[in-house]
Amino acid sequence: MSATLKEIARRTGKSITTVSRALADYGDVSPETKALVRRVADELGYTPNLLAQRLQKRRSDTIGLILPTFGPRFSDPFFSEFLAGVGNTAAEHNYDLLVSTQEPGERELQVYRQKVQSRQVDGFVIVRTRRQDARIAYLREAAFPFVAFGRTETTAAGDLDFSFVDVDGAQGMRLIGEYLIGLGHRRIACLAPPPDLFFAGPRLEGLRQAMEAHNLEDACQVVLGDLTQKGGYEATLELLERQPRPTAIVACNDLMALGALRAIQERGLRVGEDVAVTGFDGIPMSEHSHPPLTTIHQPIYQIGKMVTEELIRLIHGTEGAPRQVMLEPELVIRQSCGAVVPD
Amino acid sequence: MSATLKEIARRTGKSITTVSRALADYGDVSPETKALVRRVADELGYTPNLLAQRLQKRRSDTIGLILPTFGPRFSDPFFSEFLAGVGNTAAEHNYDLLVSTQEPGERELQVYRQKVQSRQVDGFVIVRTRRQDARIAYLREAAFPFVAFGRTETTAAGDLDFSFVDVDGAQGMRLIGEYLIGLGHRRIACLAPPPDLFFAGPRLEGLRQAMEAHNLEDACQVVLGDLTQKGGYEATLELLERQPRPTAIVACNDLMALGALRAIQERGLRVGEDVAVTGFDGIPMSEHSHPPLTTIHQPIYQIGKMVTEELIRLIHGTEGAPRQVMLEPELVIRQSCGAVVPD
DNA sequence: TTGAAAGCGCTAACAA
DNA sequence: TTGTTAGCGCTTTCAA
Repeated sequence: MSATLKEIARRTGKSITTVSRALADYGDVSPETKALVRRVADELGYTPNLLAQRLQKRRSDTIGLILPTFGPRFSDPFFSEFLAGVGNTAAEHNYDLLVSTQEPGERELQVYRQKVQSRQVDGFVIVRTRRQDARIAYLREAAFPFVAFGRTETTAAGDLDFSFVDVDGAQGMRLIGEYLIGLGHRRIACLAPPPDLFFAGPRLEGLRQAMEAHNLEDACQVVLGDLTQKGGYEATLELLERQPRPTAIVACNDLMALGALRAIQERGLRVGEDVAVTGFDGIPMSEHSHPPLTTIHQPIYQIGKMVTEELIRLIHGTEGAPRQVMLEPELVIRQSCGAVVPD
Repeated sequence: MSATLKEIARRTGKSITTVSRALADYGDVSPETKALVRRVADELGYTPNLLAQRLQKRRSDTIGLILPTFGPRFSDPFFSEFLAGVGNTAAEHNYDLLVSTQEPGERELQVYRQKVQSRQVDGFVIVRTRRQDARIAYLREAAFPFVAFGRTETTAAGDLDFSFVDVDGAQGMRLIGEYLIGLGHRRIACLAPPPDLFFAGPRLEGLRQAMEAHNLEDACQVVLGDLTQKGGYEATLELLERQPRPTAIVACNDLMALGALRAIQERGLRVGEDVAVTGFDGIPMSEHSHPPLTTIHQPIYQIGKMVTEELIRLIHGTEGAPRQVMLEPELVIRQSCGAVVPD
């Protein structure tokens, strides 16, 4: 389809080598030759064969992103925005983005291993880190470049010796807790994430700390959810049965919070008056739910960007310590805890 | 990192060719040699270098998917599920999925052209087709494999001579229209998509037909939206000002319908009683909004799967006409048009 | 300033 | 049954 160096060489009467160097703008090619080669290349609509270039350079110029799905299907507004951040940044740096989806489990690690060994990608972006994360353990051991969105648990010194970007979940939940307690809430329930996910720890802990600071440590009821609206909906229905009923429901992500809104409204209760609800993430939907959701905003697109830039830095072999970025969470107050909207 | 054929050849005392054929399980290699080669390959943890394989085969074994974004950011639950369908199917067939994001416009076509010419991908999945779609025009002209989710407008014979999967939008909107009219609605407003998108045509037309069939052709008010919740919210606020107010709002996608729900509720009106709302897509969120949304369900994950399977068929050069699949839309009745829920 | 030659790691036609 | 040779399209010594 597209021409090759060989063809250009034939037409210009130059050697393949000279053509290659002319196009790469080497200093040791005469201006006339360069001009000639470029003209012919343009005429033929020459585009280098990336497969060949990559084989030669032994770099794939590709970043891998394996999305952990639950079940074969997968729908998470959170990741589409993250994906855009990663994708756009990769493109800016002339990297491709290889995306695949894979449920956590046995096969997951095989996929990573296969991509590493076959040199399909130069580095990985890891999302949804777990307390003990086999993906990270493997990549560290293989000394393969990666950057995580999120951390892992520290069980030994050096455990956390890798680049990551994370939002301070403990601090975020402290903000939420303080806010609710300040509004007068005492019976606060929490919709918690699957406990193997790393962020479950700090988020629950942050809420606990806020409550403890007000001597409410026993007042917190934790119910597990699966991070989906359905999960949040079902868990909330259950919570609403309890006597006494919690006055506030703190969801560990927005999707579950949206499910909670629906459960509360279906039971004929008013969100923000009978029961307050908070989320975590700040997905676009949180702004447009009814009522709009008080939540902790994470700059997902930006995080995708930061993670990718750091990964490219690592791939380029820049020496130096891993970079660890902890972002300050931002409390966004909307109407789901009552129409108390600050100026 | 991983060993090469050369290394295995050295260790087994065989030639590179023999090793290659042993691993590929050719019939003309002795069982002993095969066993030996495999053992050594396993010991070394051999994984073929895909870059080299691909250069040799002149195939990238990669499918391209370029997501059209509005603005640099991008959040659409619709695409994440589609992505999963494409990604899982590609993986089943040992294809990689190359994803990038690109706003429609000048540069978009460059990106396609570049990926085609540099042989980065073997084929494209096209989403969000437009009435006149430059991407499709280009790929057809270049005779490069692609499959579209959605169609384009026919202006000349043969225009539509490519493989696609689509949901019959006109039929879907007819179902919506008939349903609402059957409920007694007469003043029906429509939140329309940007008119350059192909699906805008059939969907508006379907609604118009339904209304015309009941002599309501002048009663339909169309307001443009940008397919986001925000767009649906703002357009609905405007509609609610009108006198007389529409009694039903038909959104051309779920996201806008969700925005409409919020606008209606903010104005103190009741969804389903004062104003009915319908969506289109059947995203997971539609089931968990308050109230749950009556909508047309599109099997997004399945569509991603079908599109990808057809693309792989095309890439493998199977002769035969393009395959065009038109899926029947399915009306899903929930509570957003009143609590009339069928058994 | 240019070109011949080697090689990235693999597959395949052909000969032995 | 095996190995030699050639080549995918490119980059990069090295020698001229």
